[in-house]
Amino acid sequence: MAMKRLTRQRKAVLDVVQKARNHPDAAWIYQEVRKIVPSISLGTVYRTLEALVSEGQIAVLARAGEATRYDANPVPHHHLICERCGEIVDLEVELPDLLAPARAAYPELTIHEAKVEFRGLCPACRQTLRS
Amino acid sequence: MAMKRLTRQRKAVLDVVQKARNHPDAAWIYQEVRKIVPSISLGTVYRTLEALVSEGQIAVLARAGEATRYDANPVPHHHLICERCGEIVDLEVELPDLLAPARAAYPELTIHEAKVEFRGLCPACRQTLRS
DNA sequence: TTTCCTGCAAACTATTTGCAATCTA
DNA sequence: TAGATTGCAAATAGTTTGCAGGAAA
Repeated sequence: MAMKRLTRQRKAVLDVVQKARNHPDAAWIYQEVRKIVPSISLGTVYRTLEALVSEGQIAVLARAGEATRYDANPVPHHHLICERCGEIVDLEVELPDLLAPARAAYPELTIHEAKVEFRGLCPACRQTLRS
Repeated sequence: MAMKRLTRQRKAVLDVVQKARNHPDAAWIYQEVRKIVPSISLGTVYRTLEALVSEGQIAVLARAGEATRYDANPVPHHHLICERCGEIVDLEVELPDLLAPARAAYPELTIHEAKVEFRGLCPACRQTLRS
């Protein structure tokens, strides 16, 4: 898929994803984009998302048994997944270097990047469980 | 799902997953288990895997656009995902502590564990690209 | 105009579920 | 025997795709 033309559909999908704060899935994006381009189809949403991903403009997130989610921030960063509600929280924290120790332990691998997935509770769920 | 009885099916599924070296998906497990219990259905494989996961005997791995994979090792550990062939390699390396810095930066979160997902090339693909 | 893109609907893949029959404890 | 578990088949959910018409360059 080339997807080089800047159509209304494409503009709207990118816009919705970039403004979303919640790592949305295709169904949510579709619903939102229809407020801008009511005639858009779900197929076009999928095609556009795929194009944006392969261009490196957005990133994908996978969770077993759930729909694929999209992340407006294509720069590698860390996440916390809430064990209670499934929400994905971005973590902007600076962490110790992981590449050096991993490369030292596994010289037979080529390692390009490291992303950390934390498990725990988001602020809302933590509050709920505490009360 | 209770799944308290030790049936032939259940024994075979657990056995296959534990002996697998390759983080297999349900279809692969189904195919292997049929060599032991030919009459087993794919539905039973899914039900059994779900039970094993919720009992903490095995773990799940998700990749966008791919079938869910199962990991015989339920103890949190790190993975490298090969960018070329998609293979998932276990990394047994000891890494610097990630929980402390993350907790310090995000006191509003409860953080239970951290798993690292490395991206790069598995030994085989590295070799291929090099030649 | 030319080629890419879109909407629609059908097709697919992975996974789940209802139910009657069958086993385990 | 009682109740959990199975096989089967149908049902879902998410995603992809072929095609003819429509729109961007």
